[in-house]
Amino acid sequence: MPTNTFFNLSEEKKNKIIKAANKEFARVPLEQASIKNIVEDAEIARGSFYQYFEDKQDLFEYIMSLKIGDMEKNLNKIIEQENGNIIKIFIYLYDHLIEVGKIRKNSKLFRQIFENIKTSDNLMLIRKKEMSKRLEKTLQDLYQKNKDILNINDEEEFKLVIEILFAITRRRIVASLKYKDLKEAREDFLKEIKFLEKGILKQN
Amino acid sequence: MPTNTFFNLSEEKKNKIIKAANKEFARVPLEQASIKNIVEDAEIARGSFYQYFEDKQDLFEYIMSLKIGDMEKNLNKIIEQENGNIIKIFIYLYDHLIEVGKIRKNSKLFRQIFENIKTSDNLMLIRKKEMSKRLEKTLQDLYQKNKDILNINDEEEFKLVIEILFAITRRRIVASLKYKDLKEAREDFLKEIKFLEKGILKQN
DNA sequence: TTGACAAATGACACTGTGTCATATACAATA
DNA sequence: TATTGTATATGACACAGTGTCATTTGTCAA
Repeated sequence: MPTNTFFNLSEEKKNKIIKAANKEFARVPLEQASIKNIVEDAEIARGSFYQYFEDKQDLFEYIMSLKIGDMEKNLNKIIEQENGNIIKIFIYLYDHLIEVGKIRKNSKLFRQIFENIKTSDNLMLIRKKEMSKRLEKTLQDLYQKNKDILNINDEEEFKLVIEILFAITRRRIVASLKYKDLKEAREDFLKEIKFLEKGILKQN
Repeated sequence: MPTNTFFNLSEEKKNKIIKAANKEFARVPLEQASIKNIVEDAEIARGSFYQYFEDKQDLFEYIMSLKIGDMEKNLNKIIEQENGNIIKIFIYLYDHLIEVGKIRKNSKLFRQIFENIKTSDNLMLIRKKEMSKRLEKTLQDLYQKNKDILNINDEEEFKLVIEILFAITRRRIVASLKYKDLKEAREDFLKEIKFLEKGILKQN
């Protein structure tokens, strides 16, 4: 977490730092991002950086928390729009992020992050401790709305389903960046979702 | 690729370098691995390292190619053992890797690699260009053996199924490292596989 | 005006990378 | 054996980046 010193800064100065950080984290994966570039771009002294943040990781996590804040706001809108149907939600998410990835200013940051999520990062997304109360509530609501259409026995199994959906969607979003034809990319994504919906085994 | 200079080295010297590299890559993720540690451990001069390899990445890819060579050998054994049934193969793989992860000398290397596979690394596994002829052949054989039990129309769809299976298995292997109870970890893995087999939607 | 506390600064020590001029080893040839 | 050419080995060096710290600057209340 950034220090109080950072939070006490003028909005203008804070924004300048955030903007510089966004730019640098969009340029290269976290490990290659350089504090030097950030402080030069934000026009602060190197020492000041360490007054505000513990290190690069600390700043990165702060930037992420801002993005996640943005996303949570959107999420509720999307849930409502799709009547809580978890599969439709993930398809919407795919379409939305591909769109965002193409159009919005921060598309490169989004791309860096998605491409560089590691297997071990990806795990604990739905583990209790780190989840906000609000998100937990959202999850319970979603469970209620989906338990009758899904082949699941309890909320734990629902979490597993979401994790699979998330893994597939994330992979496919990154994959789509390599496809020449976005339509083809989307069709492959939908095929994978179909497999998960209907099962890969032939019914006898 | 390593230079000829490297390949011309005595087996003893090569092995010393490979061993040192294994040790360092097992210690930390690639980005943090230090050439300094490797050359000190292998007792070669820093300059020599750059005589043999272009950089850290080059050495890493070489080490990986050795491991993958080992794995390919095993793979055919496993395929035979499970009569080519793709789902059983992945379950065997899970069990096998968890075992290996626990017992074998190189378990830490294995763990580092699995935990740090990035979304973008994970993609092109089944893309044609990079695949050896032998692996391509294996894939075709597998398709023949599975097309009647799976809900798929062509080899392309079969690849998608394998990619999903691989994504789930890999995630679950890494996840299992965080579980206290390995049995519980395995059950969650099997549940996810069941979802994929039977589909997550209730049948009407 | 002064003192005390918060914030800013950049020089510095440290760690690590990749390069290069030079030294050494080795083998082929006269 | 001496000579010459080629492959290999070496570590000092230039460069780049991190995190620290003693010092300076700014601010505000008494």
